[in-house]
Amino acid sequence: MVPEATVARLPLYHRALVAMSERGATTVSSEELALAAGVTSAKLRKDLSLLGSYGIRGVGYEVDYLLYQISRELGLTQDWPVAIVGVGNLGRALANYGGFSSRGFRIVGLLAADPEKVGDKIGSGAMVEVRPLYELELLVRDTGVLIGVIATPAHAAQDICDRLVAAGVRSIMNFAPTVVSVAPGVSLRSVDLGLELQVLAFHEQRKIGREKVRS
Amino acid sequence: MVPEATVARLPLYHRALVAMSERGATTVSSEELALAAGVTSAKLRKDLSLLGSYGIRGVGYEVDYLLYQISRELGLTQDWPVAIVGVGNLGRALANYGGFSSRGFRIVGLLAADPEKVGDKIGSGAMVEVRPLYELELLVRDTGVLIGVIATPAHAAQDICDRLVAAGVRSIMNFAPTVVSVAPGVSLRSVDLGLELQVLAFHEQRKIGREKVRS
DNA sequence: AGTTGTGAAGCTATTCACAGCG
DNA sequence: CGCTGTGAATAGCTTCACAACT
Repeated sequence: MVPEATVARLPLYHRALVAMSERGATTVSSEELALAAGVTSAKLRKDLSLLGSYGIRGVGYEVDYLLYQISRELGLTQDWPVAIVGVGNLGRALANYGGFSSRGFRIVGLLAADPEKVGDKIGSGAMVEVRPLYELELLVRDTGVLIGVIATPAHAAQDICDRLVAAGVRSIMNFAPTVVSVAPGVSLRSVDLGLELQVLAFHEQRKIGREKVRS
Repeated sequence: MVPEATVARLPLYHRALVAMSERGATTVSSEELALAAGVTSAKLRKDLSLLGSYGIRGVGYEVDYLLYQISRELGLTQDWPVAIVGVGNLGRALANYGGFSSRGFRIVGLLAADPEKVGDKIGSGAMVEVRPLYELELLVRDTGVLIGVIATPAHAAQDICDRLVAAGVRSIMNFAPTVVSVAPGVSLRSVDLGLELQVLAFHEQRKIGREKVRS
């Protein structure tokens, strides 16, 4: 069983390895990869050792081989049909994010409550047409959506989440700035862009405080 | 010294308390607030006890008083001039995010490399005009930007970060899907929307694996 | 009576430092 | 010789459970 803290870092290693592979690198040491991923080399080696023994002592790791192993571990070698609910700027940002399709995430549906937005075509590469929100259940059933992304205003998030779960989706990514709750057995991850900024403000405030003391 | 894990949760409590205050609640127990914030009550009480003794035994916490204390701790009672670099969908999503101004974050500048976007007016409430990227240093100096937000494509992120730091910004929020590095003394937080989805895919894959075994 | 605040215990994650191996 | 893989040590975080207090 891979610990949660390690799982959260695997995408960092994956991203760094993709960049290295594209640059044509064949092998990489734990020191180099750790630097590129923004972690310490001891942590990286410990993490990788939990997946298996994929390195060569005295040499390092073979870039493409390690990349494949991490991709497989993360499940990026398979196809993930994704539906995005909410087509505001955030929903559009997600739909246009190039990093999805290359990692097996396939946007099979965009849903908007606002009739004005229905019919718009959005995407990088394969364009997807925005459909009305009431087709949510239909879409999930027809396309076998495995991951539902909530990019709606906060007040709509719980209702959308409930509808996604009722329709059979068991993995929910929430970008709405509110707590949503799900039944046991459903995975949920939340990111609130505003909360992250507040953590930063906390640290900046500390710095300012220290400077005032010093002067 | 407040531990990092606690700092990361304070914005959750803040968000829950704002909602409660708006709803007119006057007091709240650790149990209720924990539920609203999505944490356990023991964790909540431990976190709050690290800030000070703001509760009343046998009663709970006074909503507005606790909200003020957390706001002060996070630095949300002061004014934070923010510059957003990059006016794609993500930059726009951030500029339109209503949760900023109410928490002391004031967007004083939007910068775009693309001349087509310069002059656009964006925002919720006070509109901000998009300025050309070469005015970055000027903007930071004139408006005293304390937090720089990077919402550019990955390849531009490090350069923008370096320019922000050189101009005097010491807190950077990075939304570009790449590692950026900063000098010691500069705070950096990164959020990669794509990485979060990968963690979700990992867990969903585990579920699918278990089901196959069972059948 | 009821809820906070908090030591102590238990658990998880990180770092160290070096044996083991190519 | 150099770098990985990993036990052991350390640090940090969470949970427990109850004394302290209103």
